[in-house]
Amino acid sequence: MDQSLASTKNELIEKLGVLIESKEQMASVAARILAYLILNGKKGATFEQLVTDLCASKSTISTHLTHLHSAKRINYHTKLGDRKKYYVISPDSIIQSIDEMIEGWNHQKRIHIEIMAYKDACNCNRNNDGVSDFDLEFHKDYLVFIEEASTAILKLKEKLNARIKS
Amino acid sequence: MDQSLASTKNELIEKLGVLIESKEQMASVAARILAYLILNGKKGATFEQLVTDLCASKSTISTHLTHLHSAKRINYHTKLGDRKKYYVISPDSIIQSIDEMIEGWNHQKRIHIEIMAYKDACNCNRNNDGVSDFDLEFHKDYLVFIEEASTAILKLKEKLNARIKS
DNA sequence: CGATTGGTTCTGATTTAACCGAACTAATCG
DNA sequence: CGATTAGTTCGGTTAAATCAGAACCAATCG
Repeated sequence: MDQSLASTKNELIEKLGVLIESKEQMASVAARILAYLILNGKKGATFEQLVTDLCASKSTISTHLTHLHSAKRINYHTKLGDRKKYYVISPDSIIQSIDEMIEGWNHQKRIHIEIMAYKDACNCNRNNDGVSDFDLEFHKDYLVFIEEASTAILKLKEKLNARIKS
Repeated sequence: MDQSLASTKNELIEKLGVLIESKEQMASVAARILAYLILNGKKGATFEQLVTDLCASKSTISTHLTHLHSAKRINYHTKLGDRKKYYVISPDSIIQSIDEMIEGWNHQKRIHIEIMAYKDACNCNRNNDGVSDFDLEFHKDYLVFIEEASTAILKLKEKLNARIKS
């Protein structure tokens, strides 16, 4: 039972690690660290634990920890009479990646609008030969989608903020 | 005027290229090819054009074109009495990347559900010491978000399918 | 003080992807 | 047939990222 929970945990670290690695374009070990911390909960994890459980060298773990910390993705706390640091994912790590999603979509939106303007100009220029070079409908639909997705994620952000305050 | 349209085009190829490169995890030149084709519209572009306009070697262009073609991201047509191929983005290139988004979200959904189950099990195990290790609320909210985003993108897909048929 | 713990920093080694050049092929033209 | 066009394939180079090992540092313990 505890045995099977532990192996579930390892599988999840792996799966979540791969996900984070690709979604956030992050080094493999860095992503594993985040996954580990996420699945380790409030108790946090020490440097040593990470080294042994993730089977990585001290230098690798150290480098990534400093990186993640300065990127405010993780925090640490200490315990009285204990030199070790206990790392946990920072409360706004989630907020941060949500903000990145939002900015990503805004960026896409701006580009789609620019492309539409460009295509429009081209179509006007060449309508002489009868056939226009571009369809614009897709962009309109895509903008609707971006709008809906953005709304959904903003809603999520609101919920999280509300919970943090309480 | 035509001058400024051309430079707008180059800027857009660059911006769109970078976007595609990062969103679809694609090699730089491959992404530029797609961007170029998208901004070149129905008339298509030839091998030579890509080589000179993207300032890449024939080998690079050749390799990426075969890749993109076998991945069904691009198509080509020919003109009578002309050995050149005219490449265009395939009509379902968009559908394909939409499908990838959908699958991506389904995947995330499955992982979040697994994590919730794991955290739940942990919380039950240790509630003895009073404090539970995990909050589960975030996952619930995130699942709602995934649901909404998925709905939005499915709607987009429906629209596109409807347009293709007509 | 000397030893241990907890961690950092620096210097490669390894890996991998992306790209290019050059030699090559295959079809068409004159 | 020889030359040109259109494109492919192969081998090698370069650049960047990631990780590990070893030496190092700084704080604490006995």
